[in-house]
Amino acid sequence: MNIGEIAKRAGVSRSTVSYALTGRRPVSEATKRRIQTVIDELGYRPNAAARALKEGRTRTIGLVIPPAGQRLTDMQLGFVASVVDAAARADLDVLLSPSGGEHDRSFERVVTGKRVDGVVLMEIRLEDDRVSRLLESGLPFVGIGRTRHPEDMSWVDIDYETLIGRCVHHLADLGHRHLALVNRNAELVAAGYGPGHRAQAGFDRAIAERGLRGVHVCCADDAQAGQTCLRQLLADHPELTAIATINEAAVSGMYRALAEAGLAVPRDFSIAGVAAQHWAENLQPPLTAADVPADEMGARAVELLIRRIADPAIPHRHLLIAPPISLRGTTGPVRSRD
Amino acid sequence: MNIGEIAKRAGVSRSTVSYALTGRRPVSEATKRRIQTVIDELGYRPNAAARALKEGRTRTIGLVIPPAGQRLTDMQLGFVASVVDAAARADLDVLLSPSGGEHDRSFERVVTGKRVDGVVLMEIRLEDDRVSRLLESGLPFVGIGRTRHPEDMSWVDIDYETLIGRCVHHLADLGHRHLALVNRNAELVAAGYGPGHRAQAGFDRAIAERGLRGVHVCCADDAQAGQTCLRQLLADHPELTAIATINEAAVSGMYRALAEAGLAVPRDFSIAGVAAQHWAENLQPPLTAADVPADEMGARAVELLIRRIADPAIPHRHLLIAPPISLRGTTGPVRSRD
DNA sequence: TTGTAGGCGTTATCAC
DNA sequence: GTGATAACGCCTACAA
Repeated sequence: MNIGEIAKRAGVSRSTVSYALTGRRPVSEATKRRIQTVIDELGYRPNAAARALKEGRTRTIGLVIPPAGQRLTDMQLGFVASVVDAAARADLDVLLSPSGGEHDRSFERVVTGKRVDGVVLMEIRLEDDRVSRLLESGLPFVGIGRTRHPEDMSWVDIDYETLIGRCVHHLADLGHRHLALVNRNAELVAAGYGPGHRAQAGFDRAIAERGLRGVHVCCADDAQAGQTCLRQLLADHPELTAIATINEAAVSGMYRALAEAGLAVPRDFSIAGVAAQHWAENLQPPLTAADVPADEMGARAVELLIRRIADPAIPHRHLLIAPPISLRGTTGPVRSRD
Repeated sequence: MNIGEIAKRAGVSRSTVSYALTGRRPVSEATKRRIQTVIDELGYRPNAAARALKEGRTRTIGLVIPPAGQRLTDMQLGFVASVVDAAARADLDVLLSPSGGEHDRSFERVVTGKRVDGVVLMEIRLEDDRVSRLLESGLPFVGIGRTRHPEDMSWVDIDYETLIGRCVHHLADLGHRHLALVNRNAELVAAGYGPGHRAQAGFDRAIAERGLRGVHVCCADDAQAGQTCLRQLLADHPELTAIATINEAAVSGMYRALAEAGLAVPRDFSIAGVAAQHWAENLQPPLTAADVPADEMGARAVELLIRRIADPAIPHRHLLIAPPISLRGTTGPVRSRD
């Protein structure tokens, strides 16, 4: 079923059908109605490929996510959901590309095959090949996250440095002197994962500013690892009284390790972090954390991207988000242990 | 950058470039090399829209997921990941469509705009408009899940009826006489969500077969709700000693309610269910459950879809999966309480 | 082994 | 207010 067939049956030309649909030129009410009747009858829809070919745009955006093998954190899932949602509201389709490995055909197709009008890129590293590829391709894109030198791209990001700094200050205010930062998994951090490095920087700076003692440690992104990790940490550093973390998936394991060690939260030990709101609230006990507004970030990223697609020449926009810390009761005044 | 430009610079005709790329006709080594050089130089890639228009296929599949607003369970996320992964392995792109509401433009676009060669449909209801739409559209599709009368579609599904039946028998074997089924959220079940109804049927049948007493209850899909729900359940039915569930997201809350009531698992109370393996393992304590092989199911669905796209006339295939129950220690012999 | 030409379904330019 | 027609970029008979 194509536009020619509709035109024939409605007794008009193809262009008239086209204009009746797009409204880009006046068409008389009578013919418009006649055309619509035929369309409804035959269930005609414009062919997306033909339209894309002619118009030079696909009404589709690409969403580049971490490879499917490694499972998404709740926060990442939140980004995906909100991007898809925001795109749907703007009548844009979303093409998913799991990418990150080297030999990445999916990513190449998306970037290079004119399959999408623009790209939202997740899980950006400090040095990121995909960013370079996108920059040289000229395809509009927006990062959820940013590289080390992010001036020449548009992005939305969480200010992990500031937020972890705030966590440290908050804990310091409560009298804690020996803190640990529990980071994301070691491979990610070693690969230059921005949030990992920035959280570390924020931690170190705040620790120095307040004259505290701090250690950092990487931890795989699941509860099991959180348990093992904190067990080890408590053994190695019995003087610890508080933790700051960006590893939401590991927190419930940390709780278990603390319970195991006979430490009550927040009476004997405090935890604060950065996490998706939904996740922080659903932990037991609910985690005192800076609630990352994943919904808003995804929507903003899509918004920025749409503008950029409309006019690739506009200056880049940067949105650094530092939500306030929601106190939920996992932090309290220090209490000496013996 | 189009094929004509490449042809011009390589000093050959467009068709030669095309044939050099597709290999559908012999091209001399020399010209092939010359063409490749130009291509590498200019970074040429065939325009996907033009190719789709000419070939009548898009090399893209649609993945219809529950609307983004409601958050995905771990199991659903597993399906998405495995579908995307399997598609990428077959060099297929995935177009995501959040759908389920009525006024669903995204779904309509996918089904009707020739944007995809086929569709994987998730979260199918017993009566499902989307299935009817797809059937009448003639677009190849495969369900992860199935309708009430699923003979005329291809699908991969979990045999909730059998699995929950097995859970009940397992619990009965351990001496439990009073069981409850904790289902997914009430709206979903009321809307005819297949797994919910089939789990209930399996529960009722097994209960009857073993001459037990059983109640069922719906519960929203989060830990908080699980806690409230079980608290209520224990109050209303103090004689309960075990639970079977398909609501993985609520289990950790159920644990909390049990602890609250001074009931130890599995000493005083048993729980068994159906859940994503990753989720069951990460609960504390790890849940005795039929481990849903989400990876395999997504891969199978894509496999079926690819075959169906290649030849829409082949008979439908149905894959009903009933993984064994992994004993992880949340079920034990009944112990009378007083 | 290579070139020429037509058409996939749309939109847009030109003419009436 | 409407119709014919030329692109968009690719693939593939058909010719040479």
